[in-house]
Amino acid sequence: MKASLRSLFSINPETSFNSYIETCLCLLKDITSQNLVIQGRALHGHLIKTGIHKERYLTTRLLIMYLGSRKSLEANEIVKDLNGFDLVVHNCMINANIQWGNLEEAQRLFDGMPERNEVSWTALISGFMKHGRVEESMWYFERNPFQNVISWTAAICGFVQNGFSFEALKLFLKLLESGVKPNEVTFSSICKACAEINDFRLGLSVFGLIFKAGFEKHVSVCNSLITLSLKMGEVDLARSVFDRMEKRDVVSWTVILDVFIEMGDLGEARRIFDEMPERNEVSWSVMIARYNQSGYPEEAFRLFRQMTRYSFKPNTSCFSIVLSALASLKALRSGMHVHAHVLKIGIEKDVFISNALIDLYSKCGETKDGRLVFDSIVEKDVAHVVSWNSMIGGYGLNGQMEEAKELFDNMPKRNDVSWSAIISGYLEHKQFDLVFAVFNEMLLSGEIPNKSTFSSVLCASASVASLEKGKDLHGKIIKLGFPYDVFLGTALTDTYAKSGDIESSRRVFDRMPDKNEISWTVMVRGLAESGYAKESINLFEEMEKTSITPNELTILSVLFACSHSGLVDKGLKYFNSMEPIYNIKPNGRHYTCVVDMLSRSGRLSEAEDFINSMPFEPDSNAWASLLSGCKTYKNEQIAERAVKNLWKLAEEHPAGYVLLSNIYASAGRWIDAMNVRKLMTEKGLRKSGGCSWVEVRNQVHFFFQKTDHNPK
DNA sequence: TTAGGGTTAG
Repeated sequence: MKASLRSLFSINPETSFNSYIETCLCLLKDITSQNLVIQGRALHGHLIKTGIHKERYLTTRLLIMYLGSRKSLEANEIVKDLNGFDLVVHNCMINANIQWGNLEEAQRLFDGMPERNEVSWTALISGFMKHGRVEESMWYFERNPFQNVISWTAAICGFVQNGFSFEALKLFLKLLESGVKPNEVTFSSICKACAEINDFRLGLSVFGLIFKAGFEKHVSVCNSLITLSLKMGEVDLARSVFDRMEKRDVVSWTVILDVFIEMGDLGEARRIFDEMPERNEVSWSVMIARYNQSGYPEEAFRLFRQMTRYSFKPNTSCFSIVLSALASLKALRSGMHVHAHVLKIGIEKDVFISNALIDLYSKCGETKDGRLVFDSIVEKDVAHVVSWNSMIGGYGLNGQMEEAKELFDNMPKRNDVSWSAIISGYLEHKQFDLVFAVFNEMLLSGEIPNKSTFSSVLCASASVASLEKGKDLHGKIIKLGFPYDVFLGTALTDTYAKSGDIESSRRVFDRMPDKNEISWTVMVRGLAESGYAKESINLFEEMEKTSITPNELTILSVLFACSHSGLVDKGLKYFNSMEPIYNIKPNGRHYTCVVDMLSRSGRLSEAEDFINSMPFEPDSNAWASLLSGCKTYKNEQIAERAVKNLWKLAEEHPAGYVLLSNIYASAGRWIDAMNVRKLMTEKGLRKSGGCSWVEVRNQVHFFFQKTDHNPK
């Protein structure tokens, strides 16, 4: 329950002094935590009027409030009221200095104290931990004469927060040996340590310990147990802990959201979010983040606006999530709006915010602005490896590979993502030789590739149809122990299929325990394009029995398979059921595939009618397929009409001339072909250069047809 | 003294 200044006036200090003080203390605590110093001043004034401002607890709280918002004048006044620097004031000053990051000043105050209590010692132990200075913290911990639960817990959770979970657990064992009883806070921290270490058995023994010590009903312990269960992959256990809780708080409701997210039920998570008895800015942030991570950045942004309408104050994390959502949406204007707001409240220097901004500008094609943000943090020396990676990725997205490479070469520290970013940049721009070169360099540097690196390099191998590379990568993936991942499995299936080893492709596919629609599509397409049309159609029918729905590429592959196996009616059936059954609107490629199917089987007038009935302008491939059919089945009349349309299209899209000349050439109409070529030369058009490659000693060498312009 | 969000590569 929140007290308010107004409610304070309804209490008569004389008749209920204790509850009056209690309300004031509550209020001051609230005011301090929300940094509402104006309200605090008003309350202070009111207390002076009633004459009880010198009440010891109130004075201390007022001091903490003024120190917390760095109002030194007011703080000094309070100190005067307290008759100088007694033990409590010393402790307050130490804590304030720790909060401001003045650890040396805190230490100086501590050293000058005539007497110290457990609060003074714990302040330094937790203070050094908070600022990552673990060794100094432990120095005080070991010398602390008041070894109570709180100082033990401060050290334990300090270790966890600094990523030393193993040390935290070791200290916890020492605590048990010392005879001091752990409390609910200790157990919460220990749960977190177990979750970080990812040790299932250890997690279970902590469960046992908590029950044995009788802490299984504490809200914070249960909250931690839910998170621990989730991290151990025990979704049902997480849920049963939540269900059995007698009392739940806003943290319990927030963590349960992730239980449903883990179960893949975003809708249920949202329902719970909507009906939660209490929400705070963290609950909002979680829901917004999950929408963003599940591929719904638009809903994430909508929820964010709703949050601000309800007067919740988004914090730094929340802003970074929203900036990331806006980056995905390429919403430059809204992004700049948020940027302006972030500047206004002064959190633009936060690494997470800066990185999200770099990403936002890069994704919107504004690498210059991204670079401005990047340079501003590099200057201040707070650039994290993620900042570098974001900027490299941004350059990669926008085709500025020289800039990307320069940054990559000058990075103070690289991680696997840095390598992945530069590799995927080269992949994006089809510089496959560089993909392999950088990947080799990565291996030589000792950096271990991750799933993302492998999927990029596999994609490059598939593009150059290199079976050797595919096999080599497959071996490395098995060695590293992630062979059955959906992404990697799919990439491997594709690589083998494109390199002509359809048996291996099928083997990988069959061994994948989890498949998504892309995995199925890749296999259906691989079979179809390798000449196994019937197998491809069979696999598609098998896919239909699962809960996975085909996408437009899956259907395209099936149509291709039908076309190449003469199963025209089956193909037409699939085409006609695209919209009603699969809810996919056919695109130009689907239509062309049907035209090809009809033309191949000699149903030429049907094919022509089909082209004419298309809801949009047919492209030259459609006419070319028809023409090709006309050649096979010797239908001059339809052929003439097809050629006429091809000429028309070629005039509109000069690339069509190339196709036209090829069609004439393949039909043996050499004079016509030559005429088209002549026309192309007159118009200054050139056929784009062909490209070939060969693999020698693990190096792919590319050969380009000699042309005047530089081929890519 | 605690438990619940965040940025990058795919």
